[in-house]
Amino acid sequence: MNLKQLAESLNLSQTTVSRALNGYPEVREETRARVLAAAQAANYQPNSRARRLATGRAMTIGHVIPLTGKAEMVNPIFADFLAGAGEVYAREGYDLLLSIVSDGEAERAYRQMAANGSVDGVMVQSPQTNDARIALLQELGLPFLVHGRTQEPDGFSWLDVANLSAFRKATNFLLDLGHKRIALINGQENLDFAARRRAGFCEAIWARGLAPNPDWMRSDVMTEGYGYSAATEMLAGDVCPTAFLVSSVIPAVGVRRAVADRGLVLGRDVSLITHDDVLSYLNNDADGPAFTATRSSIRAAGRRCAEILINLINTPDQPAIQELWEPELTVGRSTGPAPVDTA
Amino acid sequence: MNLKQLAESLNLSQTTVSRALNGYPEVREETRARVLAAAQAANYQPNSRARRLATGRAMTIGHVIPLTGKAEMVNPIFADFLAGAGEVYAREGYDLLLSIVSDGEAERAYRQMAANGSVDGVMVQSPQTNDARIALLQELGLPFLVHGRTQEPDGFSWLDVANLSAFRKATNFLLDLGHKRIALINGQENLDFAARRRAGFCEAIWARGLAPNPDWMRSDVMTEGYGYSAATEMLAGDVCPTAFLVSSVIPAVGVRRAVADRGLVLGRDVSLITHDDVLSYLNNDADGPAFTATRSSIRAAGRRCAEILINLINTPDQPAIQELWEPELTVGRSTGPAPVDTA
DNA sequence: AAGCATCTTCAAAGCGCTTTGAGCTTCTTG
DNA sequence: CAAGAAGCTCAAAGCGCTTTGAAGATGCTT
Repeated sequence: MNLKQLAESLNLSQTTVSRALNGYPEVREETRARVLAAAQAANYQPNSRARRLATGRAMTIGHVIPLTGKAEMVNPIFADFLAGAGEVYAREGYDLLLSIVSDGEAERAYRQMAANGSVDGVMVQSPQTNDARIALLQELGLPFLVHGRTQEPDGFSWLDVANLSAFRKATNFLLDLGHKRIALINGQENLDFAARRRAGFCEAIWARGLAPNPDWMRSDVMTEGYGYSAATEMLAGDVCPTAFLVSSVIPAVGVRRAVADRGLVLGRDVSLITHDDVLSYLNNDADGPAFTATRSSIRAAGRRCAEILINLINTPDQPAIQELWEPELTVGRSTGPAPVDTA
Repeated sequence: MNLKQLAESLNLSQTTVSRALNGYPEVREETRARVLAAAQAANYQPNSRARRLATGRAMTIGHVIPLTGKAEMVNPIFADFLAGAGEVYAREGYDLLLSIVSDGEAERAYRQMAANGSVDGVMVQSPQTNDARIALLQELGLPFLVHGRTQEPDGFSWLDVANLSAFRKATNFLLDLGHKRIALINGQENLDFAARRRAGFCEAIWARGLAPNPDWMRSDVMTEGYGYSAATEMLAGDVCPTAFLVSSVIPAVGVRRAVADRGLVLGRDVSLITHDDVLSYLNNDADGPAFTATRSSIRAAGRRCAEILINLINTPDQPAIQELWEPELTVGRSTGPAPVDTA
């Protein structure tokens, strides 16, 4: 059933039927009701391909996910973000085009999207400190929103979590508990959030006249195994950390395993604070927050990012929208006073 | 730059340019070269909206992800599957339309996709024992491929892992090690794969003249916390399991935590076999396989599923394609002989 | 009753591509 | 050398929708 047939069956023109369906005012209410009823009965849905051609809008938002050998971005964190954004897209009538590309193909993917008009805008995730995608998208004139920031976060729209202050707060929390030997298990340093978190961590330590130990600062793809091996190595030293600050619940699980393997007890022998993205599949609340954590729901961020991006698409030429979310520090069972120094 | 302009700049008709670009034979090679060069120079990309309308093909494959409150399917397992499928889609020129819907809206989403022609086919994941989506998609006439099976897996195409035999094998492996008290930490029972795994587990136990203990058979959404609490409860009993068979690495991590919490050692006091989907983010191989596992890469499955679905789209009216993958049992450090019975 | 708004409705022109059917060349072949 | 085949190229007709510009009804005013 297409518009033409529907119009014929109603003895109306396509124009009128189209207008009735799309809520235009110049249609008598009685006619509109008749049209709506017939459309309903025939289960008529406008052909989206035709509609997109006619309107010039793709009603689609692109997410380009580069798959590098190591830092595969299709990870649980990413999935939760998608879920949040997808919710809003569905509500607003947008489709979500997921483009999974091998590393180095991302630029081509964006150029293609811009040239063939398959999307109205794109969402950029996990920006690097200095991310080439931003200049590219500006050049292409494709509306975009960055989840995260870059070192020079001016002139484009983004939504980010206050990584620096969150990690400064968390570090201070540990310092206040008497910890002096604190390790940082961070994400990859080329990613902006990791750089900011490290900055917050170092700032807090320096502010107490201490110095961070370079051996206890790691950065890598945030897997469980990474957390495990990093913590295992550190805990094997003569002098070892009494507290860990970890960038995600996933490596935090690994750190917890390493601690347990060594026969130590979390919250007593070793403290741990993690950043908690409130992942649906690795939740931290089974029975009261297990980990002390700086929390900020990545899913909520996905929802909000989608809203902003759609706004950007609908209203071009507006000033950049920038939103900074302050995570809260929730105290769980993974932190406690520093053990008496035996080193 | 559109086709018309490109054709004008070459003093050729749109027809010829279109044919040259799309590799039709009735174009002189010299002309084709000229067209290709000009298209390249102008960075011409055919407008995908127009092309889709003209060809009647969406060049898009839909994945509908229902978000139930509890069993959110946007999980790490799902993400890896997507990554595999996305790889193939990109290679074959297909877009991936991800539709995230709240529970109960899935049917509407499929109906809409079928009616508005936004996809050429859909991928169905995590089928239930008796999944309504299959009849629906057959009714809608939308090509689809199921990753997994149903109880009555005839008349439609699917790719599945041999869940029953894998879990029978794993159970036998434990029984051969002398374990008699084996727990099953399974996924939700309404999902077909969980039912089959349980069948394999029970079969193996009955075959030795034993009986599975209902208290030690759990099924739920496969989170880390679920694995942890299920194992914790079981290990708190007077008589408790000496071995666990777990349906995914995610709850297996939780079981491992519960075991450690109790001061027990995996592979010595308690054995554990998990099904390992070879998730990129929870890999089991950091330093030799940590868990003994039945393994089958979900990412490879995603790739293959995409290939089959595209084949189905390109060649309708062919008999159903069904593929069964046999997982391998890899022995890790999480299994060992049953401890001497003290109960 | 003519004149003028105000509603309604419509025919037709796109949107940018693919594809059909035909025409024009050039090459073979008897 | 005429006639048919083969090779190129083209104009035009869709694909199914939205939107423009115009026209037909209707109702109100004077």
